[in-house]
Amino acid sequence: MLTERQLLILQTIIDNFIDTAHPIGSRALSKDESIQLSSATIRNVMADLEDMALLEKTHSSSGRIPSEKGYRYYVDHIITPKMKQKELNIIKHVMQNKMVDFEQIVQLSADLLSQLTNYTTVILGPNDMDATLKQVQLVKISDTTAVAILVTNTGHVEHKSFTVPSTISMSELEKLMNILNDRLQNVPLVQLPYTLQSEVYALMEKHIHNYEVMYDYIQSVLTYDDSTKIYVGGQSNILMQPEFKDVEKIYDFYTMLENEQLMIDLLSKQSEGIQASIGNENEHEAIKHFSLITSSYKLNDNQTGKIALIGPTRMEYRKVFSLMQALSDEISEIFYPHSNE
Amino acid sequence: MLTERQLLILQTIIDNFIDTAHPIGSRALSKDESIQLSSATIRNVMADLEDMALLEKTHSSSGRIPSEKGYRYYVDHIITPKMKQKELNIIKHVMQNKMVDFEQIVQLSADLLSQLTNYTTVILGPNDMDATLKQVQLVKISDTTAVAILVTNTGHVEHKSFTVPSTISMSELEKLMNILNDRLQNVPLVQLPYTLQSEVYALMEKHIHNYEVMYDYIQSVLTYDDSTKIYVGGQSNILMQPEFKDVEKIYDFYTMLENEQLMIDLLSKQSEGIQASIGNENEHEAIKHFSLITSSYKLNDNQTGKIALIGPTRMEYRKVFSLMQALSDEISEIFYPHSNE
DNA sequence: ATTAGCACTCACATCGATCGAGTGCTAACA
DNA sequence: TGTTAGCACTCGATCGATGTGAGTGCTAAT
Repeated sequence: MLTERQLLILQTIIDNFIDTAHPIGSRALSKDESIQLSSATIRNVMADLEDMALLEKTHSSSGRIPSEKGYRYYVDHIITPKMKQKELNIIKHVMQNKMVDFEQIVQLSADLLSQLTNYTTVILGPNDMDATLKQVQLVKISDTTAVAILVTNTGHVEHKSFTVPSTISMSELEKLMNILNDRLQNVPLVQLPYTLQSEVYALMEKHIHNYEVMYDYIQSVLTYDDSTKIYVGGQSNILMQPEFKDVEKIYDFYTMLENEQLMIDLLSKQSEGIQASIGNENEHEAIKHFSLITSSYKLNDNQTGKIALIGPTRMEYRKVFSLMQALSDEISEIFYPHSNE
Repeated sequence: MLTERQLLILQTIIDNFIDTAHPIGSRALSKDESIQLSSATIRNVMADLEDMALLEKTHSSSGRIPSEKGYRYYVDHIITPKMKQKELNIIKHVMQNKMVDFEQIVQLSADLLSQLTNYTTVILGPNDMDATLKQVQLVKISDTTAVAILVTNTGHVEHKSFTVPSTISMSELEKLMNILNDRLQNVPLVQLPYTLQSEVYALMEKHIHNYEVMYDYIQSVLTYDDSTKIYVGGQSNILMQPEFKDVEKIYDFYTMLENEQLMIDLLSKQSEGIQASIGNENEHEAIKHFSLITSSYKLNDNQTGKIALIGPTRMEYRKVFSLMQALSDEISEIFYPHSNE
């Protein structure tokens, strides 16, 4: 357990360092009005904090910077969410423009959050695993191509085009569609291939002319590839952070961001609620030099998505926490009103 | 008109500079086996070329680098497409994996092209201006929300969710859908709002209960917002180029890329066929320090899209031209077979 | 017309000196 | 015993001097 004094100095150092990105020295601290101690005393405290691995030096005679453990302590024990009314108002105001389109809202949120923080925002769309099929629509576009459209009970629309043998007639396609709708409605997406085989195959055999070919097509269309989508906002904003002054870091960062699968993995693994993973606490190699803050939003009882902010470990945790909380609430409120009352 | 000798030297300088990114001096050139001249003679030729504004110096005693005008001359008069069989094979091979989904193909192409060149690829989806409506589908998701799905004759699927007054019954929605399909089929997307008013409004008034509210909703759903989509590939690749060694340039570059509207403008304005805009030849301020190479692909008789490559003005024009040609052909071939035979 | 020779330019790298912010330690002090 | 003043020391950053090398333009000889 830390003493009051240690706590005060640790907090002040971290606050200052987050602000300036420069190591903090004892002399500078002694001038802080909230600390009425000589620089020598402060040095002693600093040495103690360094022994506890909460602070570090960049070289033997430099000022102190927080270690990752220091940030962790800061996040867990020190900070209290500091709501800046002004920014909250911006969020409320922007989100109030009634929009209904999910993609639009999410993209706007990503851009907004990024703009308010100067970090990069990544939003993970809802995972539709529990969604069930509401309707199938088959539309013939030309002699040889057709589009299959799946609508889920969550309002999500998925579509795939496929080639259709010219021997299949329009009416046959319609017949097929009826069978599918009849048998597959309310079936969870993940179960579609199985139900297709157990319930639909026999029917197709009976009623559809070219059933073998068609079955193959339909099966591939209905095989739900995990289509969780990712929305990125403010990729360039983060370049303003001084830690991105050399190209290598930038390269690493963008390579990571481009790896969609990695990002999906990363975000889905985080538990719900606001959570911070600082530097090496992160599992994946690529993100070990950054901090990842995630929060979650709710679309309905089954569907949740994630909002994430990626930035340097020297991050304005205080501000970020409150902003993300506000934004997640706002998004949830739009799609799933009054859930958190 | 340039003399043979001037041509040779100009070409060699540009080729070398594209390769190394370092200014080229007369001594280095005199050692090139294809140039049998002393360095002094070469210096004279260089001075001439500089007078013609085809070459530049970075400082008074530096070697020469191509000016933008020099690149333009190089592109227009010197280079002949140099097909590297190996890379062409890669393209053919990758594109052969039969995929049908447009988005997938396009994204893959963008990544591929970027990987082969180390520049950033931007692909503009087809502009659907001439597309006509094939089918409308209204699906009720919950008490208060519904999804409208539009399918075009080109196989493009667009969907929007909207709130529906709880007073509207399921059957009413179906009635409405039938009216819409009856009256709007084969109407060009851009004309939808007009046809809606002239043909559908009266019918709705007659047959639909809450026609006023519904008309507003339907109108907003059918108002086609230019949804031309953009696919970006290899954002991080370009960081390998030595001209991106300072953060400011990187920042400018990514800010430009993030501005989707700008990119759409930029690409749509380019005429069809392969085309290069070098540095200041570009209209928009943001891209004046880069070169933009565009090519076009064909989805059908009416729909074309654009492929673009953005990189430093020092770009491997030769390689890029042939690769882009090959890739556009390949994409066109997938969607619109045998059009260019 | 071409080339050798030469004086000159300028970016770039290296080196040393200096500066200053910072530390740890010790001894004096309340 | 906890706090502070003082001091020697460390190390990054900055600056100027200096040398080097790749390059040029010009002139005179071939």
